[in-house]
Amino acid sequence: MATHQESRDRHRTVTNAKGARLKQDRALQTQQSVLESAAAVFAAKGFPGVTILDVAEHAGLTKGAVYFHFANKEALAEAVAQEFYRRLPLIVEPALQLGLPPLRTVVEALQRTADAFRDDRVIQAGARLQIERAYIGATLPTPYADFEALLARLLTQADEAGELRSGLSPEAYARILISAFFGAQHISWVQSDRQDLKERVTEIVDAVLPGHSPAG
Amino acid sequence: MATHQESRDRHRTVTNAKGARLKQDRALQTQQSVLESAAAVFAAKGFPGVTILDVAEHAGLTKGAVYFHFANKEALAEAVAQEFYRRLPLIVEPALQLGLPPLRTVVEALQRTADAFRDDRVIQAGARLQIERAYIGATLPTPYADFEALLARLLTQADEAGELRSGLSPEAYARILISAFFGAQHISWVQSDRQDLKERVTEIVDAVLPGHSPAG
Amino acid sequence: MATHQESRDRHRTVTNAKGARLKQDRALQTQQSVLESAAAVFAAKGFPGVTILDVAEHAGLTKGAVYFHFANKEALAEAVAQEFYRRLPLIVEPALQLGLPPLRTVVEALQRTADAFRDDRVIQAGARLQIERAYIGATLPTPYADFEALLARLLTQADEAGELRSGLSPEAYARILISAFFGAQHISWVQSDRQDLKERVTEIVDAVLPGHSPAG
Amino acid sequence: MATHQESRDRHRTVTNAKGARLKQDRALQTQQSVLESAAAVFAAKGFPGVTILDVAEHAGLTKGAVYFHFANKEALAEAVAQEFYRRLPLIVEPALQLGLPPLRTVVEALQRTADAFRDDRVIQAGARLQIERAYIGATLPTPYADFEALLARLLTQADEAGELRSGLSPEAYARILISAFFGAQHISWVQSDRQDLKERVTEIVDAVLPGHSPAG
DNA sequence: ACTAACGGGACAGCCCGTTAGT
DNA sequence: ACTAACGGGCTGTCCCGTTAGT
Repeated sequence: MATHQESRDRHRTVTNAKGARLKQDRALQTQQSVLESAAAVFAAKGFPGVTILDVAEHAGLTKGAVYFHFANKEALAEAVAQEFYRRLPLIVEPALQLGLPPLRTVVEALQRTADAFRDDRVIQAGARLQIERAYIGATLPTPYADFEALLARLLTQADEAGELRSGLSPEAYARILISAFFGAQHISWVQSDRQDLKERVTEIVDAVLPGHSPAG
Repeated sequence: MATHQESRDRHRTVTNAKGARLKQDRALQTQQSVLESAAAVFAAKGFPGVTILDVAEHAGLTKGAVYFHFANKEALAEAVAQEFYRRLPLIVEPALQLGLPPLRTVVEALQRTADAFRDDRVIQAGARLQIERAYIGATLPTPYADFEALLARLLTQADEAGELRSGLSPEAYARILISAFFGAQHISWVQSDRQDLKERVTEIVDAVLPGHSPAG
Repeated sequence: MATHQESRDRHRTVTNAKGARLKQDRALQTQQSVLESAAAVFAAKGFPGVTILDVAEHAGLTKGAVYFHFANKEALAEAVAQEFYRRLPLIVEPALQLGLPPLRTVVEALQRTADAFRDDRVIQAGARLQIERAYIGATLPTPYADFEALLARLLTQADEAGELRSGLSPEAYARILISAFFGAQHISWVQSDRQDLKERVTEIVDAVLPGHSPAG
Repeated sequence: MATHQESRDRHRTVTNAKGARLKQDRALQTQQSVLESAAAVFAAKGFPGVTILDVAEHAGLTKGAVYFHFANKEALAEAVAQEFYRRLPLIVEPALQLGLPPLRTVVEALQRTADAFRDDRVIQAGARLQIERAYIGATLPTPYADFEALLARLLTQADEAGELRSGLSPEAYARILISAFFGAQHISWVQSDRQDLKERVTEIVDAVLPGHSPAG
């Protein structure tokens, strides 16, 4: 439920199912409410398991109202996925401002992301929709591409600072971390509803990025 | 498509939808064909996306025939998942016989598994059904638990042989490898239909298990 | 087709498949039309023989529309049965107002009921669904309990007025009349589509309630 | 379960599904067993509710075996109904031999029939199939016609002996008794699994045929 | 902007009856 | 005479998306 930047949302362009700009403030709130509801039910039941009625009831509306704001189920999923990809960097950003050495920054970013996966419904929904992309006709972004690029950048800095063991490229490390994070997130979800995700992520960085902390 | 031990299959008890033993040889082949077809379509379209008619047509049969062999869609998925979990150790087993040092054995096992994920429809289907377990009423085994246990055993040997960096337990290494493998497998699937999975796995073991090869 | 009190129907609470109040006038008519159609096809083909498509087509709608108004086939049958039990007393009531002696009132009530069984589709459907109760999951009211109670009350009055032969209780007479009516109705249905039901009922009251008329 | 004349069954012509005479003794027994099983399940679940598999399993056979003996479900129902109509007079016959006065004979016949309805699966099945005749394509005999004729004959004798109140013809009395018996049988089935049928029948004859007993 | 009502189409599961096989 | 296996077809239910109505 973390909503780091709702104030900023007011300034985004918001359109309804037919692409018309929403004028009324009530509509904006309704649309946001539908999106949050969609995230909640997508996270809980997955794209194929969710009906429009589920979304509507979760939002306290009727199906028709949902269809006024989103053209169809697919569009709803797209909107949630976009919100997911919009939030990811916002979760990481603060970690970049801490002035830590590059490797520690990577660790910090991953751990904050782990927290978000545990707590934020939109993030959870996005992760699930990401997996279920095949059921969503629309073209979702390449999974975690931006996040991987961000890690690659940080790791390149770390490499130049000599913090990285040689033998593998920074890009390879980024790929590995993304894979491991994604896998850990999924398995942790199934086994403990992501309660142990942070520890799993810590294990991963300890193994993949030795020397990232004084204790390493 | 790997069929390492079909000769052995003859001796397994094979039952139809009602639990009755199959007695005609043709039926054994039909059931196997249905199962392979189910694996193929589950791998391609996922559990919610698959129709019983899909399975039947892929096998060149009618729905009635499919329902003779499997009680319902769920039972089909369960059978495929079971076959998945049956095959996994069979893929790894040969790697254990090579007489390699423990760490190299782990690498070998993961790489053979990567090949199987790339080539074997049943493995692919199993991986997908594993993800979609929520849509399948029946209770599937805990994901990759056996595989993780196997890795943990090998890694314990490696640890005792001093091949493992200290700081993390063998169990932690097993968890990490499973997570990374699972994640890599998924991302590789989306991005390259698993064509680059082997390289990704190689990257992973290079990063997580340094010193496993003369080159490492 | 007797619709003695449609004006009163307007004031009953009418809900759709999900229990929501119907708010549009068109919907009220549609639902009534579906119910009448259901009665017609249930009367003609019986619960197991009726398809939802039968009902829909008879009402000039699609299955989707039917399912908006009734949750499932069972709910349709229940609604028809309820309407049946609602109409029965309304058929009898006028006979009670005629100021006839008790025994004659009983006769009058049974004869009017016989007419209704011959003419009213809902009554016919109700009678059939009553028989087929085992196929309907829902619990229908005990067959003809209210009607039997009503007869018992009238017959008690007759007894007190000395109109009843002694030897049997009023309740027993009520049971007998109900049984005989029900049986006559069924046999008459099979043999003459209930065209001779009234005469059969007249025979019955002549035999069971002698002295109910000047001619008796 | 009363099987008054199984010894006699051996001499009836018995044919299989294709009309061929059954030669083997085992087959005769199997066919009889199938018929009894059909009666049991028809009595319990009704024609539309019964599947051929139900019959087969109740008889400890496979569907194929049932289809060897009976062409289809309809033929099974017909055979059970025929057995029903064959048994009815056999239940009554002994009552005719008692040398009672006509009216007492009628009462005796009805009470023995009531016992049979309570105890004999084939009778119960026949009664139910009779009601469900519309679902059975084949033409069943007019319901209870023979039984009604038998009663009419006895009642004519009673009339000639002056045992019958005037005002109604013996045929009318027969119709009434059949209706009342049939109705009582059905209601008693629903309400008490026919445990109180005999008492209901006694009530009926007390009311319809006064003077049939010293006590009347 | 939102609700109520309706159309349309798909799919799982079931079961009848037949055929291949013994 | 009987079993195992298979073909074929139907129907209840669900749900998506649209339209009528407010």
